[in-house]
Amino acid sequence: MQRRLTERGRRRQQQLLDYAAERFAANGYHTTSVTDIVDGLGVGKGVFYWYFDSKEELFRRLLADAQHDLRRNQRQAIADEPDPLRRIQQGIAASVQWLDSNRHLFTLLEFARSEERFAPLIRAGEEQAVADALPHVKAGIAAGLIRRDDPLVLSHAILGATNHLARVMVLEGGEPASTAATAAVSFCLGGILSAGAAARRLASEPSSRHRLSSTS
Amino acid sequence: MQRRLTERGRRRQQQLLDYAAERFAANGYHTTSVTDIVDGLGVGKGVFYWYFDSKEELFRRLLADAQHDLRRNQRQAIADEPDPLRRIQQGIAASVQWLDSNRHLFTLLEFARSEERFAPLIRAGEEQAVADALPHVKAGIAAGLIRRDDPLVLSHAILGATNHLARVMVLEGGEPASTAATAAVSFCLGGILSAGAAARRLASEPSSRHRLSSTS
Amino acid sequence: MQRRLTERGRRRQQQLLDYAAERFAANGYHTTSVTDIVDGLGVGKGVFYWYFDSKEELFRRLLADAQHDLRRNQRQAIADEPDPLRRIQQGIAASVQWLDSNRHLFTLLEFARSEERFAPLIRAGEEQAVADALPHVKAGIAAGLIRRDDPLVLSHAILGATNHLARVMVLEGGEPASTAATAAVSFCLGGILSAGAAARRLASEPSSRHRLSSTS
Amino acid sequence: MQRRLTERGRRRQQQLLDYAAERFAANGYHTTSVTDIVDGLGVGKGVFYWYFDSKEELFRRLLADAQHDLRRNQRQAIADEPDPLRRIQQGIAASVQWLDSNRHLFTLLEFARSEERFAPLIRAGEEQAVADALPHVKAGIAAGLIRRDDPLVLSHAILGATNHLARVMVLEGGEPASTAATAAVSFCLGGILSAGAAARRLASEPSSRHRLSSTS
DNA sequence: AATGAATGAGCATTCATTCAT
DNA sequence: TATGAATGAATGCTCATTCAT
Repeated sequence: MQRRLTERGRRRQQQLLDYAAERFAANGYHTTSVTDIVDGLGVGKGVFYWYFDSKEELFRRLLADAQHDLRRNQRQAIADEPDPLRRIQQGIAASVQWLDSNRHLFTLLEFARSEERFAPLIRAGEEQAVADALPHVKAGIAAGLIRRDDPLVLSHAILGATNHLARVMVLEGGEPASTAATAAVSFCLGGILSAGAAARRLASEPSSRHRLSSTS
Repeated sequence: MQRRLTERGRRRQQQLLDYAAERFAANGYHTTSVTDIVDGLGVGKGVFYWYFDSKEELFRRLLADAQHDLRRNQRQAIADEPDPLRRIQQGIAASVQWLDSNRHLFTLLEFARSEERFAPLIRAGEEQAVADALPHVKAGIAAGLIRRDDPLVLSHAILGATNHLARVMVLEGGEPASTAATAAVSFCLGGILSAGAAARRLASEPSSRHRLSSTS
Repeated sequence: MQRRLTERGRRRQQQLLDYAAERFAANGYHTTSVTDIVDGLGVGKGVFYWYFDSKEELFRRLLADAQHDLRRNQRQAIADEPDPLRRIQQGIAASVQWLDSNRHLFTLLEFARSEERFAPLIRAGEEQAVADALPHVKAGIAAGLIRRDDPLVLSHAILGATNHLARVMVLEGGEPASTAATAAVSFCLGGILSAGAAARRLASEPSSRHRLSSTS
Repeated sequence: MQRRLTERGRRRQQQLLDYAAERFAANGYHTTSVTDIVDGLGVGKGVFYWYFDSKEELFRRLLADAQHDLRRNQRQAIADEPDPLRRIQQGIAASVQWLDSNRHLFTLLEFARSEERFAPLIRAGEEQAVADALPHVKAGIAAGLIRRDDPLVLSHAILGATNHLARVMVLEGGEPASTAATAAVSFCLGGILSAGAAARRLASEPSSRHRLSSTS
C-alpha cells in the first residue's frame, strides 16, 4: 500500500489496528470478518481497504508491531544492568509485564503459530528474542554463574517456562504480573529442586550439554 | 451422533479422523474444508456427515482423543516408578516422546487454544495433566527433594518448559526426542544455575511460595 | 474442474452455458453478474461453481464451443464441392447462416476481442478459419480462377466483408441470411466494379501481391 | 457537466481523455478503474469528477471524439478529388491511415459495440460513414464505373473489408498502413477474381441488387 | 452407507461516487 | 481546483450443510 497519511489518517489506521486486534483476540482471526471490524467502528467498508491491502496484511502488521513492542520493552528493562543473571531476571519480568498489559496480543501470537503462513513470522520473532538473550546467557556461563550447557537450549527453556507461567498465572489465573515473574525467575534459575537435592545433584552430574543447531 | 457402527464403519471413521488431523495440522482448521477432506479420501460428502454431525464435532473428537492418548502414555511411563523425581522425569520424557510421534496433533492443540470455543477444552486438558503431576510434586516436597513452593506453579512451569523445548528442538530443530527430553529434565530439575551459584542461592533464599488458585 | 457428470449434470451445465450466453449477449459480460445468471435460472449460487471454476472459465468455454460449432458448420457446407470458387461461396453462405442462427454468440465473439485476456482466443479462431479457407484460395489461384495475390490477405478480406455484412444486413437490418450471403459472395468475388471498369482494370493492372506473414 | 474551462482546465481534461483512452484500450473499459486513471496521472480523485460527471460520460466523449476525428480525416483526404473511384480509394486509405495512428481508439470502438448502452453510438457512426460514402458510390454507378447494386450494401462491404484488413495487417501483423490500404483497395474494387474469371462472370451475371433498408 | 447435486448465507474485496477541507 | 478520506452497494467466490437417489 504505502499511502502518505495525514495525521487524521494515522489515527484512523491505528484505530483499525487496535480494534481489529481486540476482535481477533476475542473471537479468532477467521471468525472475525472485515464487516465485523468496520461495523464495530461505525465506518464504511472502504475505510478498511483504504488503509490495508487485505485482512491478512493488517494481521501481519499486528504481529510485527507486537513483536517490535515486546522487544523494545525487554531491551529497556535490561539496559543498565551489568550482572548477567540480573539481566535475565529483568528480561523475564519485562516479558511477563508486557504480556499482562497486552493480553490480546498474546492470543494473536499463539494463533499465528498455528497457521503455516504466519508461523514463520512467529518463529523468526522467537529466534530474535532468544538471540537477544544469548549474550547474557553466555556471559553468565563465562562468569561461572550459569551451567555449561547449550545457551540456545537454556534460553528457549526460559522462554517456554516464562510464557506458559504468564498465561496460566496472569491471564487465566488473574494473579499479578509480579507474582508470575517471581515464580518464573525462581524456576528458571533454580528449577524445582530443594537445596539438599540440588547440592547432591550438582555434585554428581557433570552437566550434559544438549545441542541446538546454531550453538557456539 | 452416536451411531452404532460396524467394524467397517469404525475403520472409516478413524480414517476420516486421521486424514482430517493431518490436513488440519498442515493447513489449518479454517483453511481446510470438508470438501478437501472427502476429496482427499476419494469419498463423497455424505460420508463425512454420516460419521460426524459437523466439522466442529470432528475437531473436538480429535482434541479429546489426543488428550486422552497423551495422558494414557504418561501414566504408562510412570506406572511402576516409586521415586517422585524419577516419576517426573519419566513423565517429561513420555510427553516429549508423544509429541514427537504426534507432531500434527501438537499443532492442533495449539490452534485450539487460540479460539474461544475450543480453548476451554485445552485448559481442561492442561489442568488434568497438572493434576496428574501434582501428587508426585507433593510427594517430592514431602520427601525434601523438591523446593517448598506452590506445586501447581511448579507443575505448570515444567509443562511450559517441556512443551516449548519439544517444539523447538524436536519439531522445528529435528533433534531426537531423547535429547530434548534430557534437556527438559535437566532444566526443570536444576534451572540454569551452575553448581556454585545454586549453592550460594539456595543457602540464602528461603523459597518464595507463589500461589495458584487451587493450591493446597 | 473436470468433474464426472451424470446425464442430469450435463443438462444443467448446458443450461448454464445457454442462459449465460444469452445474458452476456444481451447485457454484456461485465454487466451480467453470476447472481443474475443463477437467479434467472432459479438455482442457488453453488450450482454455478459446481459446474464451472469461475465466470471467466464459463465464458472461455462459450467462446470455444462457438468457434468449434461454426467451424463444423463450414466444413459440412463445403464437404462435397469440388470447385474452389463454389467452395468459397458455400463457406461464405454457411458463415452467414450460422451467424444468423447464433446472433448472441456473434456479440460475444466481438466483445471477446476487446479484452486482452480473451483476444488471443479470437485471433486463434480467426487464424484457424483463414487457414481452413487457404487451400481453396490457393487451388483457385492455381486454376487461374483467382487473382495471384497473397491468399492470406484475400481470405481475411473475405472474412471481414462477410462478417460485417452479416451483422449489418441480418442482425441489424433484419434481412434474410440468404440475401446477405448473396451480397457477400458477389462482393467478395467481383468487388464493386462494373463489367466495363473491371475489364479495363484487369487488362492494365498486373496485380500487386500484398504480403501477410505466413504466405506461401 | 458543461463547465466553462480555463486554458489550463482544457489541457487537464484532454490529459484525462488521452490517458483514459490508452488505459481502456490496453486494459478494457470495465477492468480499468477511475482510480487507475487518476493514480496513473498522479492526481487526486476529485480531478476526475471535476471534469467529468462519470466514467461513462468520459467514455462517450472518447467515442464521439474518435468518430469525429476519423470523419474529419476522411473528408480531408477526399476533398479535391473529382473521380468517384479515386474518392473511394482515398477514403479507404485515409481510414487505414487513421486506424494505424489511433490503434487504441480502434479497440475502444470495438468494445463499445459489444455493450448495449454504447452500441447505438457505434451504429450511428457507421451509418454516418456509410452515408458519407454513398454519394460517391452513386456517382460511380451513374458513371457506369460501379456495378448497379444497392450502394448501401456496397459501402458496408467496403467498410467491413477495410476495417478487418487494417486490424489484421497493420495492428496485428505489423505491416505498414500503405500496404494494407493497397490490399483493401484492390479487394474492394475487384474482389478476388482473376481477369479471365471476372470477364466470364461479368458477361453472364446481370447483377443481383441486394437491398439494405434505407436504400434509394 | 454412499453419491453427486444443490443450497444460500457469508466472506473478502472492488469501485464509482461523494464529501470535507 | 484539487486532495485524501469515506461510503456502501455490488461482485465473484467459498463452504458447511442438506437432500434425493
